[in-house]
Amino acid sequence: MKKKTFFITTPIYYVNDVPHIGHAYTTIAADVVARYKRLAGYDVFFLTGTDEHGQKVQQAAGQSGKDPQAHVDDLHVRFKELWVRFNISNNDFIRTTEERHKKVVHEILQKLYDEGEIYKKNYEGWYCMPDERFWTEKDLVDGNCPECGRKVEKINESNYFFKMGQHRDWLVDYINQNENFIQPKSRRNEILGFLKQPLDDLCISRPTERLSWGIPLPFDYSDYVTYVWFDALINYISTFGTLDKIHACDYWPAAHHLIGKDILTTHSVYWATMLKAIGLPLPQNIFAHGWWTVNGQKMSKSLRNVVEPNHLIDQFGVDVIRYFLLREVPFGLDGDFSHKALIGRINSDLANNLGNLLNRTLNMLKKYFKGELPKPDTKGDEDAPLVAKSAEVIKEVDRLYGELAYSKILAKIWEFLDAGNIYVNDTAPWNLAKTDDGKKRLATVLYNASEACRVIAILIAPFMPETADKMMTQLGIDTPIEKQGLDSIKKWGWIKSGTQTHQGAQIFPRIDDKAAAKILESVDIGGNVETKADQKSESDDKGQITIDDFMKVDLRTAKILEAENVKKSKKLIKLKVDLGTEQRQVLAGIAEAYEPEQLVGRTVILVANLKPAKLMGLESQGMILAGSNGDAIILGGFDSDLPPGVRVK
RNA sequence: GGCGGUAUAGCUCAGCUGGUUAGAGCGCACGGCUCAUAUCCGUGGUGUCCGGGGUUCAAGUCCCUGUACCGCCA
Repeated sequence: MKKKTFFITTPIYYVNDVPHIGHAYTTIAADVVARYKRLAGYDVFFLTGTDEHGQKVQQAAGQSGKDPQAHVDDLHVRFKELWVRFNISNNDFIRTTEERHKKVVHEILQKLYDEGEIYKKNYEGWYCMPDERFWTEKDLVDGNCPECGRKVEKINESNYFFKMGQHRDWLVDYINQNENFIQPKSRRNEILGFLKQPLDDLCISRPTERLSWGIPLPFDYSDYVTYVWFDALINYISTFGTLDKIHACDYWPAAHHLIGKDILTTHSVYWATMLKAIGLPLPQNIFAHGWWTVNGQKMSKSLRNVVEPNHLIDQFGVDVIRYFLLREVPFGLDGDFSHKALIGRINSDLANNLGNLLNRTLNMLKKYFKGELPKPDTKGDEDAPLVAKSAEVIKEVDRLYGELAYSKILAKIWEFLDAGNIYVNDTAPWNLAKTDDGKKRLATVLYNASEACRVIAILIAPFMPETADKMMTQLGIDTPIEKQGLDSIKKWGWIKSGTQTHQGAQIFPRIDDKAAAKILESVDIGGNVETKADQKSESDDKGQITIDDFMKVDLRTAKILEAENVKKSKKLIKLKVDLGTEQRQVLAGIAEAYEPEQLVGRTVILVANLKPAKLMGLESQGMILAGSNGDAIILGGFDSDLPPGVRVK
């Protein structure tokens, strides 16, 4: 009999991005389900990869004087290597610059063109180069890109369009009829809201003169390349080869596309209509998960709070991070990453509950049976509830996987863990060991405790594969976990008496207060926010602040690159400043005291970690320090020149 | 500006179609055990369930309204 198939994907990540905790989150989430389904006997296909075309790649390559292909060949490895470190079990890693992908994109474009689903028309609009997006006149804010605030160019050109608009009605019906197509529900509602307006056709080409780093259109080869999204989305099927092969393969439609909430529209509207036009079924589920903040703040380079996955692995270990990300926050909601919360999880969930149950069990086996797993003997009242709890948890966990409710799955597994600890507590093996009758009962108790540990190891294996293996080793089980399979825990008593167990190192040592304090000290500004906030300063009531309070404010030198008055505003000047590592747009209320021309070239002090705010429709990413005396406003500065990006204290 | 969401213990949240003394985890306090990583087990408190009005025999749960925050669209 043919196995049931299961296809799950992550987005293909933009190759220019530096991999961060968000990328890791999606990928680990997909990996956990993939591993679970394999354990459950499915034929799983798990796909991830990199998106390698587009303007930004072309530019970045140009800046480093490299050929774009060489550039992406170098960069994509950062993702590939990180996934190896995270024990990601993907079956394929697709790159949009690979021939096999381009071939399918061509096949699809040609098919749609031949069928009249793609047409050419003249188009006039405002184009934001960096964002690679067109805007209409009314979209613009102060004549600039509404998304990034940068200049747009008026462009009049011919382009190819995919007839997306005609698909609106059935798509709305489809979403209404398939409750689980888009999850979570709140996101589904947003898409339905979005689809209440007319749906435009989708511009799927870019003239080669403006952008050459893309897949040429098969029917207009020299003049146009394919719009990056149209190219990228096809990765989900190009992994299987030609259209014929895709139709014939058992994996499509995908069970889940896991994505970040920022790319929901492209998946649920662009991709869905593309598939319809191609004649392929839609994925069963598109799940948009939330974002991670760090200590309550958005991750950003300037805050120096970008959580670097490699560093976290070095510091805490792969499984700890895998566990934390999926346990801490319900999938679909935004979450907050902090070292404090992480340490809390390590100590309470992993060290105290999980590690300790295994350790106390093995230790007693060693002490009372020389490490050899005894044959169960006398039964007792405590046994049945433990076995029943195991069955309940296994069943519930399976149901929750269907909802991708990772944090609930882990909470459920931990219920069984608690049951294990309670079982040991109630049976009190250390007392049983004192009498001959007790020893008979003791055999049963330790047998059951060991089987409980094995059940737990299997259940956590998708989340913490290395830990599960370590547990098996300590339990003296050679059979690989995949071979034991999910079925092996559906009936109690798989583990064999006579097995020689090996108590080894603690799988999760506690991080004691001293070590925790050290870790929290070592994290940057972001980290300090949390630790110091907890220590109420004694001088609060005098209106004074501590040095730590002050250090929360990230003051930086910034060099003004451009300055111009904001239309319709008497006070505001729009500045473009250089922070050394990046450029920011900042609005300053100094127009009454300074002319824009006076400002360019000056070095000023910027509050770099101020939450961005919109003023007169423009985003201000920071605040310039200045003093005022009546009408006079004087900018703060320095005696002599400092380079941009220097911390001011 | 339009649409939608959220506001519940110190913290993070659960409370389905309205129905006995409002729950979980973490933290905190106390007690028990001692196999174990000062771990585990048990007990416990506090909640104007955002404010105001209404429907109902009965509302955290439904309706209206106000406030705050968030999301999507414009």
